[in-house]
Amino acid sequence: MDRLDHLNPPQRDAALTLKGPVLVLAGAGTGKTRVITHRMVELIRSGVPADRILSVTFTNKAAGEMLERTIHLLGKQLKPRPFISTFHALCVRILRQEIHHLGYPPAFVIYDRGDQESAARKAMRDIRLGEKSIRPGDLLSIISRWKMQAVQPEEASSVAEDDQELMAASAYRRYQQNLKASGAVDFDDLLLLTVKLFHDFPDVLTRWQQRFLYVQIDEYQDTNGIQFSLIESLVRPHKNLCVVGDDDQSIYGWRGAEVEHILGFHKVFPGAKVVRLQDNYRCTEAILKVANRLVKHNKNRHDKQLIAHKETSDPVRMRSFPDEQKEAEFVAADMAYQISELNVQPNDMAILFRTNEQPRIFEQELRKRRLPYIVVGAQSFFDRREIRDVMAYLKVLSQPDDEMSLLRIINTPSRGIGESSVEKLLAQAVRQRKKLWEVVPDAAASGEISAGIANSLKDFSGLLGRYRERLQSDPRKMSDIVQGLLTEIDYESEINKQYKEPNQQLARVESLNQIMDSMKLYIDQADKPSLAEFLEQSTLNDQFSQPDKKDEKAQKGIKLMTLHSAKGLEFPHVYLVGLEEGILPHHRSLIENTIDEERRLTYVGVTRARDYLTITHAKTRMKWGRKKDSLPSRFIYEMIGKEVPPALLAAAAGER
DNA sequence: AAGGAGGGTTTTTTT
DNA sequence: AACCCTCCTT
Repeated sequence: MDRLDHLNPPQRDAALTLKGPVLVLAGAGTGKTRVITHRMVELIRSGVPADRILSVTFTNKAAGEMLERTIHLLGKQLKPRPFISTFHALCVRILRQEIHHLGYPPAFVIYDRGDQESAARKAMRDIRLGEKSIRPGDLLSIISRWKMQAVQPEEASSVAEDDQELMAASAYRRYQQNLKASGAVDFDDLLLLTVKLFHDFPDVLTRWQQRFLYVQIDEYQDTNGIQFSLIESLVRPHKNLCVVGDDDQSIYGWRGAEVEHILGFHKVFPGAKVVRLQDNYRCTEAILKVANRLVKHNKNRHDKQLIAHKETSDPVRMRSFPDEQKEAEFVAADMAYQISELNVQPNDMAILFRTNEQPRIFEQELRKRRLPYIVVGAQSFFDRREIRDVMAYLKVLSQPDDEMSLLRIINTPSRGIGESSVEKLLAQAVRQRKKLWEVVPDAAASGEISAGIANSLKDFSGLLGRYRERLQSDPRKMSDIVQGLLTEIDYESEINKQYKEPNQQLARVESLNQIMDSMKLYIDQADKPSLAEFLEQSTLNDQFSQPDKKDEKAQKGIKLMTLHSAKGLEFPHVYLVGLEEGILPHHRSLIENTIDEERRLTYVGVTRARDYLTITHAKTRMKWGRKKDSLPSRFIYEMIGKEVPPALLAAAAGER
């Protein structure tokens, strides 16, 4: 039992309760993840084959770290390994093996956010109700909400509550058909289809129930309905389930996370053992005090008494600035000081913010001072046009049926296949219920498209076929082959045409190199590399944003991230910036009445700090090119224990 | 078919 | 300010 020595008694208790349902309700910084890790170690030591153990984490990064730590604690390499992954990666694993039951090809591609948007656009074509139509973004969030509630496309129109949802329902049906025809699934499908699979094919479910005899879930407070039902069905026979979470850190309500899952755990799993952890080993007393004072303002919560175990050091700093420029200058200057005078590692510092438009100005200031930084949060990278293009090429190579991606690249770089020709082919294909490629000969013969265009199409299809073949026969050379393809189509000229400035051109080519690097990295670490798996990892992992190079230099930098992506992390120095009404709490939360979740989000931010916390706000801020007044966040008042001025609340309410 | 100008719109948060 | 869409010119 020696290895359990550095767990406190409640942690040990939870980690040692191997049978039956266990709920670990714990505050921030109390070692929740550690409980799961030790529990796995105990299971393995007691003779449970490691591959019969499943642990679900919130990010792939967390999964990797947990696996590493488990191996470290066991002090030996593991022959079978425990299955540690996110819900999504778990579902991919199951679906690769089982999805044929649902009529999808095992080589399905996964659509990311951008792909989903194109798919939504396509699905909505000529769906309207009178004058009204839906924006793709709105459609996607409605579809996503339905999927989270396990609403199948056929049922959608019966649950639709207004005109917009009625339109969305028919778009949903079409959207889903399109995806299926393209051999594609979106993020939500990964969960939805797995649940459907388990529901419709009991023998498949039985097989997976037998595969995982012990299940752990981290960050349980952010589990949504469909994830819950997935886990519930997996553990139904044995109920060996240990979940760990903190209702005060529930920040994904907008994605269907329901605090009820954690608060009502004992109802679904009667006799569940409940363990509370309240010894905080992360934060200083000053930081914890601020956090506690803040979160006390939430009504619906388990009242927890978090006990600090660190000596008090510096008080929490609160700073106010005339505008966001000054705010960023201060943070950068302070960080430079910490690094040069106090010998703080850049790695140990983080800037946390609410929205993705905020980091830009901090990046500028950090760059001016030549401080190393890393912006965590993949979005922007995958949004770049050149990345989307290359990924579309890869997807089409991997899954020839993926017409969404095909349409993106069919004329990129331009090969004379214009919009109207594509339109004609598409219309023809829909009419005959065929693939786009299949109608080309007919369309050429009937003169619907010109001979020249038919020729271009033939060349293009030949090109894809050639590279597809090469990739299949020699996947280890994948990066060379893809590089060859990019050279052959002369994508670089496309970039140079697209962007006039040499700097831009260089940067764009550089991001292509990043893809190639990451592909090489993937090939090196994969047992049996395949393009499909590479695509899967890059959509699921966001590994481009943090190149996974084991050598430090890539990782050594100040971290810039949203509060949402900071979840589960900790830093000695935290700068929580932009604490202003309208940002944090975000003005959307005033409309949607989700202030409590904004407060929890702030709580998460505060409790990321181990030793030093700086909270800043600006009094004015540019918005849509115009300067606007900005009031200090109500949360600042709550944290320092002052009453929020009624005038501030009134102003914020009027603002929306 | 392709490129550019002008005008309208936009902003939460992410696996 | 940044992005997307539409329309206009070549």
